[in-house]
Amino acid sequence: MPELPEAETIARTLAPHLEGRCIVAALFLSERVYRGNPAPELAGRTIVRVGRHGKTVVCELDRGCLAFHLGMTGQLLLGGGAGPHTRAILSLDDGAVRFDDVRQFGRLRLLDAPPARVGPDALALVPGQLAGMLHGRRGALKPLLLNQEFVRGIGNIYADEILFRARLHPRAVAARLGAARAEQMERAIHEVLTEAIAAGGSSVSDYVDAEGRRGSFQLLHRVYRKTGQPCPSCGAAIRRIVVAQRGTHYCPRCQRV
DNA sequence: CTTAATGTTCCCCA
DNA sequence: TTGGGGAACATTAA
Repeated sequence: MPELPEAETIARTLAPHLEGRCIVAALFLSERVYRGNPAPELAGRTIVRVGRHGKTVVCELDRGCLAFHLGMTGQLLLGGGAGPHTRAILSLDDGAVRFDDVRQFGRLRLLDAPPARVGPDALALVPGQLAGMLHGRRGALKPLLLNQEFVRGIGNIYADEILFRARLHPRAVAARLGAARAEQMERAIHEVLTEAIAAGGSSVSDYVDAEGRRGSFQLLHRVYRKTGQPCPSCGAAIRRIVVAQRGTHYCPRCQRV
């Protein structure tokens, strides 16, 4: 569920309810989602700031830092009541948050400091930066966009939407993009992610923000899961292939190798 | 019953 | 060394 726009929307809807609050009690209900025991003592710590790094929702505490990676079906929800898929609950001096995750691909970690950035955040790319990053890259564009050590925050939905916007084929060889096409891709990354955040993310199956509201960017998807439907730009049928083991949707006429 | 699903990681091979 | 394929993880829905 959560790529950068969803993580950003969750962080924004969480922040006003969590920042400045003190953790009264913490409950860890899954040893898959929280690994390691004994469970850390969180009671008494204050949540200073709520933000995001790539796809990870980060709560900075007065001591340490909670990092929530939502996997495929993770949700961070305001309010305490435990449901069948609740994996952790933080009770606060005012209110509560819980981490629900059906498939348990999500992870909750307690770090000493905010996560070290391995690659640049997709929204922090500065103009011209991408061309340099593509230099010498042997592989295809789509696997590269999905590689969080290359850029952080892009997942399967937005990779397809970005490549369509930039009119680039998912299997195009990264190193062979000229500076102009690299800049096209850079613009597409910025535009698609910014528009998706403005729409509150994409609710394609599970995703809801911290208040339980669905996003609306799925209504603006141009190719993702649009197999067989006409390309909004040229009318050709959208095609589905598999790249990097992920369903990949593109327009065979607009996006050439 | 089979397939696919918003993700990551680890092993294997080219 | 780089990178892609495949499997694995766990669960639901079509």
